[in-house]
Amino acid sequence: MKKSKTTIHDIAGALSVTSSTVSRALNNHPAISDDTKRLVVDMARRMNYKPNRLAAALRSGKSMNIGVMVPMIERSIFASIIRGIEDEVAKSGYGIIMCQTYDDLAHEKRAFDTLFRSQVDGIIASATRSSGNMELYQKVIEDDIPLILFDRSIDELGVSAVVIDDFKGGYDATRHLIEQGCQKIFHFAGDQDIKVYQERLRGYQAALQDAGITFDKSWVINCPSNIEKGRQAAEYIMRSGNIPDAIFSSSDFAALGAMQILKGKFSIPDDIAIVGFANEPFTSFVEPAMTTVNQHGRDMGRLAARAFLDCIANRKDYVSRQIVLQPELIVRASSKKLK
Amino acid sequence: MKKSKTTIHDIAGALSVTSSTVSRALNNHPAISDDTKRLVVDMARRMNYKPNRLAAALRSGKSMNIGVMVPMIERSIFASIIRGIEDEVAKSGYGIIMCQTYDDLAHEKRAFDTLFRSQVDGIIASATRSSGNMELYQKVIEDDIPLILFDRSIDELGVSAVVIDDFKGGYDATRHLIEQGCQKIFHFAGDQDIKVYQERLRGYQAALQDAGITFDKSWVINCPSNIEKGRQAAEYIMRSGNIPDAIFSSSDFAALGAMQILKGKFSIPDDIAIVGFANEPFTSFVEPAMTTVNQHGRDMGRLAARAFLDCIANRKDYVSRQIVLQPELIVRASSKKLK
DNA sequence: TCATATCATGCAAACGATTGCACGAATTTA
DNA sequence: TAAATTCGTGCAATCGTTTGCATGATATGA
Repeated sequence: MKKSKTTIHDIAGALSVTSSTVSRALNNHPAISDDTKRLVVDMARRMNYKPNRLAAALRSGKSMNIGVMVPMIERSIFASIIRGIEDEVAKSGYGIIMCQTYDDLAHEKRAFDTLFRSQVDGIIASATRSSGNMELYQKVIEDDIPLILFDRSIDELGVSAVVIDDFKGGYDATRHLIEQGCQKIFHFAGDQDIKVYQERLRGYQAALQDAGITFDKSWVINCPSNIEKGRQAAEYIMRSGNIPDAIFSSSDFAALGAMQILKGKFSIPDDIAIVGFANEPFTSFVEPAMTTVNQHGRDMGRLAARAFLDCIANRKDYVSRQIVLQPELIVRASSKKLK
Repeated sequence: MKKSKTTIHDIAGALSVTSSTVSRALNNHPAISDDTKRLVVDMARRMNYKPNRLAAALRSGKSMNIGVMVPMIERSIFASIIRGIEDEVAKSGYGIIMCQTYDDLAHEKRAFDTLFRSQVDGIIASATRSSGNMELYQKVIEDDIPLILFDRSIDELGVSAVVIDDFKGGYDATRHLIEQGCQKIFHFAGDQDIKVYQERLRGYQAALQDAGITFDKSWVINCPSNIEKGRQAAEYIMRSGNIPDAIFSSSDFAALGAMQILKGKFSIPDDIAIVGFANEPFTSFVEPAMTTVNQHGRDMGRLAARAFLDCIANRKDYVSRQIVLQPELIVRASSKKLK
């Protein structure tokens, strides 16, 4: 009972048939009679048979595992996406191998390596920065293994992607602030190497323009997505004396940091309204509760997984597609001016 | 250049040697001359050779993948642990396959299945509830695949585990509240099927007892680890009219929920001091900042991974061990009575 | 100089499943 | 009733590596 893993040959022996028959029976192959199938399945259970995926994978060329790469799992949006992928993939028989890139090229490279070596049947990934890693993705494509991108896509690759309309997200958020009566709206811009942040910035600018607000360069502050940087940005603003009546941050974390600092001197939202981006869980319970943009992570994951499944199903004539989800502005206290 | 994956045979052909030689050269086998090794490695690179792990795994019986099971990745403690495991495992050549159990038996079962089928060389897991899943873990042990538990261990299994001293965590937290002058300290107890919560409760009780505070059953309120349940618990308290001067919650989430409700009627910490557990990131920026207990997730992950590596290295005479980490009380505003 | 040890490599059998092809038996068609 | 189908299985090759054993070529020692 120790290590004697039972194989299909053992089953075959016990039943006086061939391993071919056992294999086919187990895989519900049409050419096997129902009686035989029953027998085999039964015996398999009785012998506590566990298929060896490796062998099957080696022979069939399909590992039945799919690689999922995200920047980092503790970001709620990515946790949601993974959840969505799991949902969708659950009954397809595929397993998931998760890797984190930590927004870092070296990690990303290693993650790809892990996935390659595991012979995953496909990769669902969110790219890190859009420069420097192109060739990594190129290689995936060259190797002809299905690739689906989500959240952070790379258009040049021409692969299927499911993303949200970051432009609209930025636009709506800014528009909302304008409707609240704000006129001098600053923007915390994220890393401009990353497309989603570019788009949010563009949306912001467009909304200002459409409202006839002349846009000042000093209004855009570069600010990575973390609390500390948000604080620093806010301190910078206070020092500069150039005070806005609203801030639209491309990230909840930065928005939070700013809010912490600004709360000391200003009333939020009355002096300064704040809107974040991503709908991190904490946005609902900080004070004041933060207006933000929901990205529908779970749906994104589901759709990405479905795209992958589709791609696998119609390998030959699969044509890649872009799925763009509409973001949803969630208005909370941090941006509601009483006026 | 399409799908013609290069194999060791291709390399062998190009070099007029055998695939055996190539294999050994690539694996740095001592019986191969340095010259040959150089040649082979070179050619491998030139031919863009990517080893097929599946084949290697099948033959050698080692998949070089290790399974990691956590309740859910968005809990910061688990994200940290995973990070720790990745740190430690990085240069060992092992890859990581992550699975989530969502604290649910069905998911847990499926996760095990995925891992088994992927032929992982070992499993590092945090058990869900300690009832009902015993046999799952038994099976792992029977199959003789290395198993390391973390955070939520199952003593009866007798496998290596790295946990924190939850008793001490509970004790210190309660003791701290007592030192702040609190006398009527309630406890939000987590699911008592889970050992860590039992221990926190025990620590709480012991601290009260040691301080000569007579403990009342009504002080312990059952409260799962989420915000909503924390709110409900707080509402229950307010309705009951039986008001404590402090709450030690076995979870940050529940503590947060309670704080949200209680803030309306009471001053925190002056009327009611609050201490949570886990050092979730939000504890540092809610208001008032929440006192909590840090669990050293990253270290926990590192140690668990190291235990696994040890176990693999000395397979025959490996003796399982318990590693108990000391938790660290982080005192913040929510429990500092000015007095 | 011959026997022995050391080196570097080749041979071929695994690992555990999948799968194209062949084949005999049972059934249908003409 | 002979020929043509259909059905259920078996045979054996294959997937890409690893690895125990054999082998021929050097090197070492007496």
